[in-house]
Amino acid sequence: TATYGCLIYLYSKIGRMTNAMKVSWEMQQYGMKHDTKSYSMIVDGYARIGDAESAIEVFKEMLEMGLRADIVAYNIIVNAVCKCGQMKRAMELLNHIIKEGLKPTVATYTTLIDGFVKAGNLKMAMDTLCGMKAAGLRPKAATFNALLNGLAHVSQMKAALSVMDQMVAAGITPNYRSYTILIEGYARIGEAGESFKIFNKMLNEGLKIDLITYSSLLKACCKAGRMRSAYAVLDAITAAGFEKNKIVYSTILDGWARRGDILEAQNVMEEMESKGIVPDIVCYTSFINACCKAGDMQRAEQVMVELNRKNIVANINTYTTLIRGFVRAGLAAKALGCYQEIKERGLKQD
RNA sequence: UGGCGCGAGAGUG
Repeated sequence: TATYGCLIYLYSKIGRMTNAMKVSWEMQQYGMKHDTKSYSMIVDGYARIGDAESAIEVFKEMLEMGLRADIVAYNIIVNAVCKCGQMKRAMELLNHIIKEGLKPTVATYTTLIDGFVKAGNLKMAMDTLCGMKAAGLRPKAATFNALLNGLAHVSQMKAALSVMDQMVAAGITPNYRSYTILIEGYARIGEAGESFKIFNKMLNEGLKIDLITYSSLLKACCKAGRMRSAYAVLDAITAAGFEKNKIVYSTILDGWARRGDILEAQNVMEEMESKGIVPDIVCYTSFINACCKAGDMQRAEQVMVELNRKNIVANINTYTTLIRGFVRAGLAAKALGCYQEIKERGLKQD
């Protein structure tokens, strides 16, 4: 069962649920039964691809087979429910877990805190942290990181720093993700200097630095229009042995786009394609933004044609970018045309 | 090492 479990684990982790279910079926053909762990992995796999209904279905099947859900299985379900923003349901699950005589773990509470953060309810996130302490559990770095992330995403860097102080006061050492969150937070408000300070601190303390840390630092440069520094970060990425991925290219593309530099943006597009990275709608929207900022609306329209040819679907952000461009260029009729297209295609904000 | 929780990309404001 453990051997099949490994396979199910691997497929579930990457969201290949068809394959995972095939292994599950085969395993049962050979007379082996699922246990709580193998079921949990499948439940988690469905949750990862956003299919909460299937996740819950498999969870129920597990109970029907006479297996008892343990705390990890419940945590997976709580996470699935949180990811859909159903926080009320998530809290009901917490009560249910306790009623079943199971003890929620740090992961349970961290999942809930992250859920509240993503739902934009920082107050409940804080309350949940208190609730967890009241239950006698010690928060871990991940717990505080969820909160830090919430504050960073609403640009409350003062509050984020104070949470980090609380964290240290509680005897929890911030990890490289904690710092990465702060780097990203300062990046979004254009304070590249602060981002670099934190990055240097990470270097001094010998903390792990991964591609996400670098790309957050890159974002800091690009949002602040410091493209020279941005290219220095790109060099550092390569020097550290990382391959630049689509997000890295997309970030640099955004940097040139907000400066209206079509030529440089095009260079980036060509470079990524030469590396076998296929630009997606986010990249193209940035490129269109570059055209808009440069006032070259003809070029922007050409890109839209190219999107069509490549079967890449423009989304609401793409159209909003275009509309802004047309309005700035004084082409009101074109802007209205885009607006019509949005309506016809039934596009809405996400 | 068979299962769970936290971090990076586009438009408007």
